[in-house]
Amino acid sequence: MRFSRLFSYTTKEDPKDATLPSHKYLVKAGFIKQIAAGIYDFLPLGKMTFDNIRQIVKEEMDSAGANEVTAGFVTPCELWAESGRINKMGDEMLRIKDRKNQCYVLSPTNEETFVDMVRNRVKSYKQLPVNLYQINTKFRDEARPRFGLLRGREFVMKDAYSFHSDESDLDREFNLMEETYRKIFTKLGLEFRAVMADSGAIGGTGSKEFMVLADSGEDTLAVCDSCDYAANLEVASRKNPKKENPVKTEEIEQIETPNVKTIEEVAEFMGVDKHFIIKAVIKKAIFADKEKIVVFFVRGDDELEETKAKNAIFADDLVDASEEEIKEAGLVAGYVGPFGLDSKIDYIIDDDLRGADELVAGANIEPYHIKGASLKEANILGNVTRYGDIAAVKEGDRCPKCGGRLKLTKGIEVGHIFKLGDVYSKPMNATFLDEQGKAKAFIMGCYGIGVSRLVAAAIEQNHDEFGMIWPKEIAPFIVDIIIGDVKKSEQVEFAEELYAKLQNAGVKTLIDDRAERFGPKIKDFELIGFPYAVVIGKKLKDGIVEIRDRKTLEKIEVQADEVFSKLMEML
RNA sequence: CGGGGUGUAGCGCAGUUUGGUUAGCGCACCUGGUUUGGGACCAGGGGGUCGAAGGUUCGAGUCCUUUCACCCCGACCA
Repeated sequence: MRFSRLFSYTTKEDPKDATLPSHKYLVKAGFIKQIAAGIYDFLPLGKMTFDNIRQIVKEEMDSAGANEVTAGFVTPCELWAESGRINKMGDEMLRIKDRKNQCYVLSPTNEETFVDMVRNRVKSYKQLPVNLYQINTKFRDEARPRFGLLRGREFVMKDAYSFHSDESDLDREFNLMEETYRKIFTKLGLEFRAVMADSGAIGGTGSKEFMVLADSGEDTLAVCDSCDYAANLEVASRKNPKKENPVKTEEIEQIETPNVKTIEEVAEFMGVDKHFIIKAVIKKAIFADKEKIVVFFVRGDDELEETKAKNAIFADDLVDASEEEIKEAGLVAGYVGPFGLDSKIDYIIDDDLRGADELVAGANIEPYHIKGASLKEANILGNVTRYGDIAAVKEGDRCPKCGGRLKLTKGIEVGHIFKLGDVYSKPMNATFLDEQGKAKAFIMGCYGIGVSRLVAAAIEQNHDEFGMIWPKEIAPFIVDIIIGDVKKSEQVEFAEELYAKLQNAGVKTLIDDRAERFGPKIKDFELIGFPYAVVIGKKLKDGIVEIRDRKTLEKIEVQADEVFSKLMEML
């Protein structure tokens, strides 16, 4: 491609709306253009990069035996009523009406579509397994789209759906997909982790997320420094050794603590480490058929992990309880503790507090706290002691698998694989005949990759102050031939010759033949981040040209007649 | 959804407080010339429903009302 013919416009100034590097550079380098909140046009360079990623995803899915299809982007509401998600998913699903006033949904995901595609076609266990996928547009009407391509409303996802006769075959496919995903992200040249994850709104049992490691990631991961344990903070657990409280109390005391409510205030007032104080986090749990106030008790130096807490009580959602609701439930804000708590109040104590003693907690009476309390005996709370893993893992906590140190790191979710079981096939009445000739709902798995998100994720992981640095596998062009002065015919001739040679060798090459000076050309090279540039400039008359490595910013002078072979070596 | 902010040329902005001829600047763009290894210089030039609608006024980018769009923070720790 000739730069002079490339529909590409870079700007000198940063776009004002972009905060993250990927967003800033994608706009500045003319890869994308925003057309509405969370909706972007892909310009040629963006499209090329996207297509390169798409191609790698496709190749690996195909070689894993999956079949590519394309489902309609606009789907009838009835399909979503069948699975019950039309009510569950709420405003994220953008609904539209056609001229006949029929209700349609812009697909936010496609489980229903694929169940419908397979049911009544696959009739026997002999036809299983089946794995279908598409690389297609999705629309989720996010409350607050942001970060450019990382959290758009319209995006492209590779979504695959597999159908099996039993759980063990699903397990096999799930492992195959995990392996396939590892190949894909490795091929893309990205540093990533596969982590245990929450199943979220899609439902189902086992699930793993694939995270591209980057500081700007929205997800936090707990990764063990000495084994392969890795989990999203939403499900991460730990196994910390017990610590002794150096402060000993003869017997349980109730201490007057006026205006001492926060953990910091209590720690200071009592002269005790926050670790030995029980913190009460009061939430309103929302279930399909009811709402109720629930108290979560964690150590004072821990934080409640809401997703874990929500899962521990099987709630649909957890929201903050208002002061009024807290009072109504009979709780004394600032003085809530597990000891002497009204028996009608639901509560859960974090696992880390099991068997702990010498604890400080609210006395459930204003203005008192108790000191020297123990959770050693089960009956101290009456006969019901409910424990659960509800605290957020902290940096330095011990790995539940090997006892190693857990580190927290940020990641961008670019893939997610689920075991769905029959949560969609059953309500949608999608069955096959098993070996006994009995109708059975398909056992399903589903597997997603955020293809357009990967464009941005790759940049978040690979950039510097000058611009993007593309991994070779997905760069729009591998080599950028910069002609120093297009008025010098010997430079142009040499460049054209090299361009032809590289193209014949199958190297994606851009020739910067624009009538620009050297400055803008090299700046564009650095901004767009092609892996290599060949500068053909004034030293050509001495038989020398220069190769630039975008990643290292290294300049290598080479003999002009050796530049082609040198490049072929480097690529 | 709650809170805050911003809409003026393709991009980045000034002008709005205190209403007053033809609405400015930088970048980008066009023409000519000089330049040519790190976003050149000189001269000339083109480009605007001032987000939209309504209102006040002799007069509105500026004041009032309504509305739309976009951005940021939050929707986590009693």
